[in-house]
Amino acid sequence: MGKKLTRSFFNRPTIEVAKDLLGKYLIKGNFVGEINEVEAYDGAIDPACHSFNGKTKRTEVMFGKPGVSYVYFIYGMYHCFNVVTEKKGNGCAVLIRGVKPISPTNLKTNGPGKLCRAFNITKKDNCIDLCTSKNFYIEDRKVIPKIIKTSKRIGINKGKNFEWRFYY
DNA sequence: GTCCCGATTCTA
DNA sequence: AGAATCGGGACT
Repeated sequence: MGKKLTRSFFNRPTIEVAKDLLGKYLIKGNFVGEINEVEAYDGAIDPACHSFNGKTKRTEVMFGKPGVSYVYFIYGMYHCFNVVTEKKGNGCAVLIRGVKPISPTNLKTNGPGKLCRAFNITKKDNCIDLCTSKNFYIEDRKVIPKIIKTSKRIGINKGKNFEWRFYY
């Protein structure tokens, strides 16, 4: 249907990728959602970013190829889904915070934890290359958000000043 | 091994 | 405002 996002889309400055992900379609098996809320995490200057204090087993994937999924477990009960951005080694990613459910339309997908629960995204979906996967990827269906809103990020205690949450 | 905290969500 | 709930990471 749409065109799958390629490596070069993700291999750009994280803020740009974050904004450009709005209106794109997330595909996970039979689940489809239009991305409408994201947050940028730039490991170079952002203390809230998991990769800020260097590479660990968990954050290793963030230092890898752009376009690869970074899924982590949080608060003992939720998963959060990110896409790695920028060139290998930079440790940056975009958190997908919410989508508008397209298929099926009754899913509750407003919020990173709820999105992962609805789309069945778990640790086994960590480290998946979204540029080559057949059942987990993001595509462009030529939806252009008219107005992109910006705000501070949700639920963090560091890097509070960055206005790196984008939604519409 | 121990301890603290977290990119959330739901209830009130 | 508080609870639920447990893995990651820093530190001993």
